[in-house]
Amino acid sequence: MLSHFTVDCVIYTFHEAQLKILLTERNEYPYKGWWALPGFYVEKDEEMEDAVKRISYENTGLKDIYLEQLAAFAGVKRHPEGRILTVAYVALVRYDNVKNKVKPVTSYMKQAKWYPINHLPDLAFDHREIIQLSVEKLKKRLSYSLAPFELLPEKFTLTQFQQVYEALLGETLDKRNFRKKINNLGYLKELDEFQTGVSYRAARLYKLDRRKFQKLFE
Amino acid sequence: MLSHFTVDCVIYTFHEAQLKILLTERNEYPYKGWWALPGFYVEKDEEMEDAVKRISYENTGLKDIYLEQLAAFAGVKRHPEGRILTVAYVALVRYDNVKNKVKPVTSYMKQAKWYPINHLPDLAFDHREIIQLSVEKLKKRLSYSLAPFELLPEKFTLTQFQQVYEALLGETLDKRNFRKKINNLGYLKELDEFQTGVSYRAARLYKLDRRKFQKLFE
DNA sequence: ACAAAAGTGTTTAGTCTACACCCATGC
DNA sequence: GCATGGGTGTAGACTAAACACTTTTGT
Repeated sequence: MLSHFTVDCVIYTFHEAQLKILLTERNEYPYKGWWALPGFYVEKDEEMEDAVKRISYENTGLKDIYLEQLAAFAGVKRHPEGRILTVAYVALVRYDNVKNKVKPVTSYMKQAKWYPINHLPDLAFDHREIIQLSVEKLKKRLSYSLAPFELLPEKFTLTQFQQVYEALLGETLDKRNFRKKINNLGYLKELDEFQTGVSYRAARLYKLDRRKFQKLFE
Repeated sequence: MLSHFTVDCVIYTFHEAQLKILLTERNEYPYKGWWALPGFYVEKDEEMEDAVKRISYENTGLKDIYLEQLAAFAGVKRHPEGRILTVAYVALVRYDNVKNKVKPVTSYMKQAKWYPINHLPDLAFDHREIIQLSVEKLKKRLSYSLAPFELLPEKFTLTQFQQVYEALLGETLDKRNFRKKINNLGYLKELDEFQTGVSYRAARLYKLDRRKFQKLFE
């Protein structure tokens, strides 16, 4: 008897100075009408990483996104039909790449919507707990992973970069100290381009210097 | 159709200045005669945390040990009979508590034995990969978790404490700097007791000051 | 001219690193 | 008395934190 299980995706993005998670409104028993993480059964011969890619693609229209396993959840009572184990994954996407693509893809869900991590609706199953754990893990990774860059557009301002940190840490940071620190890290490349369309002084744009980042972490 | 899956335990201890992992010699198809992590199927109505406790108890004779989920492994080809998902857990135990208790408990295993993490035999399934991941994770947790204290006896010398760090980090540390650092942390309580049975100057014993440790991490 | 956010340095306190010798004990 | 690990301090480099004003741009 082989394993029968699901995967669920916690898909993050950064928009309007907030971290947001993609939720879908279920259109099927159980928890019909409730909001839930995008997720589904893994096929018999499908690697679970592929299942996650498939599901996140169906929900965001994006391939090749940053994915990482979070944990398995297998509470005997987590599913009303009996124990169904789920493996949760975290995905990070850029809002620009995704903003007009999010839509319900199958009849299983009515709609998909981005919710700020501080204002989530009631959630199906144990999805609240899954999200909670994912936030904590992301927080820890912040300063020694590419996570911030997967959430931001390719070219970003230092203020945006700082906002990602602030949103996850849940506290405000000193602008000068923050800039000094990232300057020391040395893996941000200063561009000769500036923000457009703002009614105040346009900020310089930066991007990640991948080569320097790699070196720093061997 | 409910989930059918296993749990596997990476059980660490610290002995002879080395980190060791408990392995069992399998006495059943598949991988009969191979060394493997202790693990087994989770019962239909059994929480997986309970299954891990059961399996680690059967193999070490200890209850209430430090347990933490590592990750789920679900490669389609990881098991010769077809995909069986496993959830790996990490457990840390004190060698003193366990040294005479380890034995084969069921007919499924011929024997159990501690192997230093640097000298592991060939392993069944994807267990090498599981161990690899667990070492990396433990390394990261080292300095902000109770992990070192779960591996050491309740009363330990500073040299033993340092050896735990060295074994996991895979490098030697400067004695003076190490002692200065842990002094600053301030959660080691100096005892008025000393090592016995050594043929050189007896080292002072220390133990964890749990109250101070808690405070440090809120 | 005003509103909004960009950008920019210095001082002080704390932490990290490198480094070598004497001490106590058991045999 | 010798072998073995136990135990100790200091100087220099680096990192972290606190803190406020001027500049640029669009309306």
